[in-house]
Amino acid sequence: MARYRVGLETRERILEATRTLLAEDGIDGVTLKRITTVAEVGVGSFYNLFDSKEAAVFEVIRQALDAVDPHRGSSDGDTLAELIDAFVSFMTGPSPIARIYLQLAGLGLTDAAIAQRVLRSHRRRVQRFAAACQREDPALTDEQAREQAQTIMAALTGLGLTALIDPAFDMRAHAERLVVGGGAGSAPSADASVERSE
Amino acid sequence: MARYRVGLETRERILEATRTLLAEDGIDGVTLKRITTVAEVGVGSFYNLFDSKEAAVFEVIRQALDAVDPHRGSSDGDTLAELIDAFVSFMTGPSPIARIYLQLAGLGLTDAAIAQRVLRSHRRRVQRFAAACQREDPALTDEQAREQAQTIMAALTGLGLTALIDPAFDMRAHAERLVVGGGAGSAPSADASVERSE
DNA sequence: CAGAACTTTGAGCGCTTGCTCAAAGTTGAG
DNA sequence: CTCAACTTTGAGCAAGCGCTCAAAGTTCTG
Repeated sequence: MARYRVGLETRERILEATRTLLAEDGIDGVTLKRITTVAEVGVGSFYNLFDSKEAAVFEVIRQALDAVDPHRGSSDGDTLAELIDAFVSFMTGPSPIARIYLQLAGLGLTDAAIAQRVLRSHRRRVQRFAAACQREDPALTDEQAREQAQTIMAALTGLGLTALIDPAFDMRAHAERLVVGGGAGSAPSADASVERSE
Repeated sequence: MARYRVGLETRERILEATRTLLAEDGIDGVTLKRITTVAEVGVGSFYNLFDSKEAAVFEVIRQALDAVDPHRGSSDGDTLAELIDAFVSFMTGPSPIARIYLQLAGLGLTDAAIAQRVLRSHRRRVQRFAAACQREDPALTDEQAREQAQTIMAALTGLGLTALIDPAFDMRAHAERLVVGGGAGSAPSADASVERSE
């Protein structure tokens, strides 16, 4: 839609503005007026570059979902610890994308289309985590690894949500505790819940 | 505001309609028009009973937050397992309230007022979990118990979110795995992540 | 049964929303 | 330099929003 240099730049300014507003004020806070004001662009220009407001928002969201799973395919040899560390960094880092991602998950609770997008991204990540689990313990069946990964991912998502709502929450510390005991060891021995060191 | 019997009944119908719409379509889906249509009430009647649309929504939300922590004060002797079981039941049960609660948490990411309400409720629950942790292991310091409870709560929230988005997700099974290994044993022994049975 | 207190009603107000469109301006290949 | 292709612009539209208000109806006390 944009073919001249200026057009591409304007497009970027609009996406940047949309991204900022999405992270700051949530999806409800994103209005055409605000986008065009922040991007310093006329309403008409916006519609020259995007089919609708939704199109711009979805473009930002698509980028956000991709960002959760950055180098897919390339570095497949990550350890579980590295994957978790990367996820924690993503959640607690300065980028506004994590906020968008989590809010999106919340909206997925009542919007099937959004749920589908979020789930696709989520499952892709679960698969990478499962692979890492199996790399650390080759004895695990595919199913076991997948379930383990699911638990870790879900829990990490919850930790991220808590961390972004409560600034005092130290996500990294909690994530470490989570995995040392729970994620890796799916031991069905009930004793584990009684015996504890320290 | 409502003092006659009919008025109180109307008020209940409105809250019920608001609750349903909130759970089905999320906060964005709740419009005055829809509330009054579903409740079979004129717009004017609504404003005779509530100061604003927001007031009705907040009333439902307040009830939702209370529902997460049902019998506070009364039965303080719950075991950790019981508390977790209750939370899982709340999340996976038929009530629409869990959906509202989680969506609210998502919206708390960009709305300070909502965040405050959610956090207050969350912390109250963490406190009960911490007490249960300490009951099971009196050796734990207050701080240790609180951190352990925080991890469990955050993880459970994440599991609940995943379960509500993905119907195929078995929250109870994952919650059990989570706690057997991770929640109770904050063992810093790295070995735990290597040793696993089955 | 009188009548004050409470409830119900929906047309319509003011405002915001996403979006259109015709006219004017800018870009860059030939 | 030419000129078609692309970009910019904001007034204004239709639709939807939360909400008001005066008139009519209902409830329940004394």
